[in-house]
Amino acid sequence: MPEAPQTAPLHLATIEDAVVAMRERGLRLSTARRLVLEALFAADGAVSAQQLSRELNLDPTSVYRNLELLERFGAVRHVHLAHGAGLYVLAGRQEREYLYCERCETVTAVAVSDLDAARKLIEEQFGFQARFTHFAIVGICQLCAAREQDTNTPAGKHRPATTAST
Amino acid sequence: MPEAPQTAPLHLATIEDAVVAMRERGLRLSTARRLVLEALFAADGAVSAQQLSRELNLDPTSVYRNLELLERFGAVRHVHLAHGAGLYVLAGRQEREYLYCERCETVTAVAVSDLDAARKLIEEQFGFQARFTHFAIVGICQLCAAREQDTNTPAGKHRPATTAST
DNA sequence: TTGACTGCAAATTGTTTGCATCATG
DNA sequence: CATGATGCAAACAATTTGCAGTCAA
Repeated sequence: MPEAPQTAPLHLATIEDAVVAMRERGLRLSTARRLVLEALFAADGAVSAQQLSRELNLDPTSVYRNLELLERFGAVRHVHLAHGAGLYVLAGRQEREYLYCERCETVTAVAVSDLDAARKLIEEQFGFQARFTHFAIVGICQLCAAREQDTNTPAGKHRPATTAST
Repeated sequence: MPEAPQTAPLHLATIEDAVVAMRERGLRLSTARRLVLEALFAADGAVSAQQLSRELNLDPTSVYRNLELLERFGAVRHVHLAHGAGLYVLAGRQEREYLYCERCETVTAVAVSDLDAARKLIEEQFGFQARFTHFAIVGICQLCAAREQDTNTPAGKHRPATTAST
């Protein structure tokens, strides 16, 4: 994943849109490409290239190449929640940013606009426009924080719940 | 780098401190270990295991093992600025968080306390305690933002300046 | 029919593990 | 002189590249 310097998001609502977008650039909507896109449309949350490769029975190479191409013109983005593989999501409408709890590994997806206040603050302080779409915000969730208050609640994870719901 | 669920930082000010810290845990301060620590003390900024391995002429394995051990009891942390290798820094006094510009790749290290306002806001909104020490905050720096305002300033990087100065 | 796209093999980068040997406390 | 720490080789995961064959516009 070569650093993808943020392209304007291109919202593909349907496969049709994709066909058009492809044609416009002299590209094809091959079977593999279509499968990847359909899987992304269907996915509830962000998925790794390997997952797609397995589920769709495609060579990882092909999946990576398609994701990269789609990402290049802004139809797809990828996030890193923690260590391990990058996860891919469709871009466009309803972009998400992620809060990752380093204790229980829970991922909370929040609307980009929900972080605008924090973003604005950072911009005022540093003149820096933060984007939390590439790296998740790592930290400690409410439940784990509470758990750590209690001196009497020992180690062990509270049920590591939700995974990023797009 | 197994996800390192944030240990309380242990501030080692000198090699002496390290000797003590090691002894306390029945560990040794071997030559390799001492070299890694000295390099971290000397480093102006965050460094990768590979860099250390090369500069100190140590096997990468040994460097990784030492960094991991030091990280395990909070004397060292690692950050991911973008893609690529993790970068290691001494923990303790003067912890930093990083702003990474995805346009010009400039890294700005800021005091952890400088992000407390943003952190507080996020905590109020989501009950989530953010820590920007593991993943950098990715976004667009002031200069690049300005450049992109100008429709007349075309592609090309303004000088990709500073690297994380601890 | 032609060039975009595929799968396969192989390379790359960052990191970890196993193991016999070495050296520090 | 015991065992923690080393280097080396090899495995590992995630990803990329090269290449010859394949298929969609």
